[in-house]
Amino acid sequence: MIRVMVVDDQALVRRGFALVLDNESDIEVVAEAGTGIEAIEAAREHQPDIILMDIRMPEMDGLEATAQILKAGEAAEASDTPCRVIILTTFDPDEYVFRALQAGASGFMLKDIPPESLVEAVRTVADGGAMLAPGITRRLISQFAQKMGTGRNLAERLERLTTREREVLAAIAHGKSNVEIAETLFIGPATVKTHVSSVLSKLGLRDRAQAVVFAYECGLATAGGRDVGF
Amino acid sequence: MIRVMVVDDQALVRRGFALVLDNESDIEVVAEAGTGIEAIEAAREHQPDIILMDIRMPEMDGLEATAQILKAGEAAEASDTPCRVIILTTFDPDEYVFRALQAGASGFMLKDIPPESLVEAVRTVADGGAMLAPGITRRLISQFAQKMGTGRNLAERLERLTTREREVLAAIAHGKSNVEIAETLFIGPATVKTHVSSVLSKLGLRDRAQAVVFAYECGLATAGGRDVGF
DNA sequence: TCCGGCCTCCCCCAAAAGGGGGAGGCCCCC
DNA sequence: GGGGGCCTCCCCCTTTTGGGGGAGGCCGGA
Repeated sequence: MIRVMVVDDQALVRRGFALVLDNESDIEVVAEAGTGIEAIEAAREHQPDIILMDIRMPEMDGLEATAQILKAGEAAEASDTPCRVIILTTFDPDEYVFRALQAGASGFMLKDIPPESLVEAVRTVADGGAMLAPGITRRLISQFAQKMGTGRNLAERLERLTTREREVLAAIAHGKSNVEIAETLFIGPATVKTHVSSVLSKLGLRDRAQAVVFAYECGLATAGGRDVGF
Repeated sequence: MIRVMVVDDQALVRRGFALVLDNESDIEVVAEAGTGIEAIEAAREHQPDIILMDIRMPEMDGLEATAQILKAGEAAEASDTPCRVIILTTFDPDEYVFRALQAGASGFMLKDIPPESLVEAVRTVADGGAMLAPGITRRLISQFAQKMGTGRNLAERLERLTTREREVLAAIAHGKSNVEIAETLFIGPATVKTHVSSVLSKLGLRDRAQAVVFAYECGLATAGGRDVGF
């Protein structure tokens, strides 16, 4: 049995969703809430498996509530609460979807979907999957492909470098100085300078800062992996 | 009427999919192919709206075929061929999904889905949306959130900078030299040096190369947007 | 065998970058 | 009115960087 909580500031909408879901034999609506604050409270109390969350609400919006609920959930560390959130909103998601996914939402659907789709989304997410509105999936894909895909022509330029030069470029992209690169590669600083020079000239770059840009743009370095502790 | 082409090296599988789809009143299977080469040929000839594409095939795999078909489609520039591809595979998608999305696929499903889901996916994609297997959507989301989310603690460090300093940092992240920054910001080179110095000291960085790394890691600069023409 | 690419290191030199300090003007807040 | 923060620019200095050579050793292909 999938335990669901419905969060929406409009009681009518809330009841509508609840009725649709309760009509399914494997789904049970165990709680409702009308604000983000109430949602946090109710989530703690009823421990639902799935939360259907509206965004626009008084007191605290659904994104903030989502972030707090999921943070509390993982803090509890209990395996009994892999509570997952599906954002359900009326509005154009463009400005929200990013924050929602960052907050940890497992779904993002528009309220204009047919009831069966809502039920399907609940089951899918309860099953460990994720479900986005088709248009959102498309945008996510295109952003993903773009972000990872730029490397095409640039990666070709990369191939003009020798192995050693690529290693040096990677080190540069870590923010290392020539001396540090020399130490990590077990070669002399003069050698590093030679490699750096050929990297720059082969790639048509002017200085190591541009080399760092290049490394990120072509995918040799990727944001998200680095400890910027230096 | 949605015109579909089914590509799979196993004739039996192909026929199965075709029967399921042809059973729907709004879907028509107009072509089949058993290899990537055949698929490219058949796509040109029959101009389907949707292609269901297997990955593992002799002669040319489905990913390569997808890339070529979509490239040909956009080269044709004709608005009559917004041909979209749904990848349908048996195997663990982990190693393929990335290439598939880069190739331009609008969907990525596993063959173990129920027939209704296949039909739904075809309709969704034909309608301009995208559909991924739930697990894949989840992974895509987590990668997305991770990539964009690193900025949290680093973005706080960013807030210690003044407006001007952030502008300078952004310019550094474009690979500009101090003189170039001075020109784009309409200030003197000496002033730029001052700003650069305070940026570095405030962020605990050593040189502009590390500043570029920081900018990418905290999201001030993002891969994919830059022309690395310098 | 010899040539060419690669890796290693050296020299010198000019330019850029980074650090330190000082200074004037501006604006906002106490 | 007097700080204090910010933006602007100046000075001098050291370090790093990048460019231009040259050179020896290694290895694989012509």
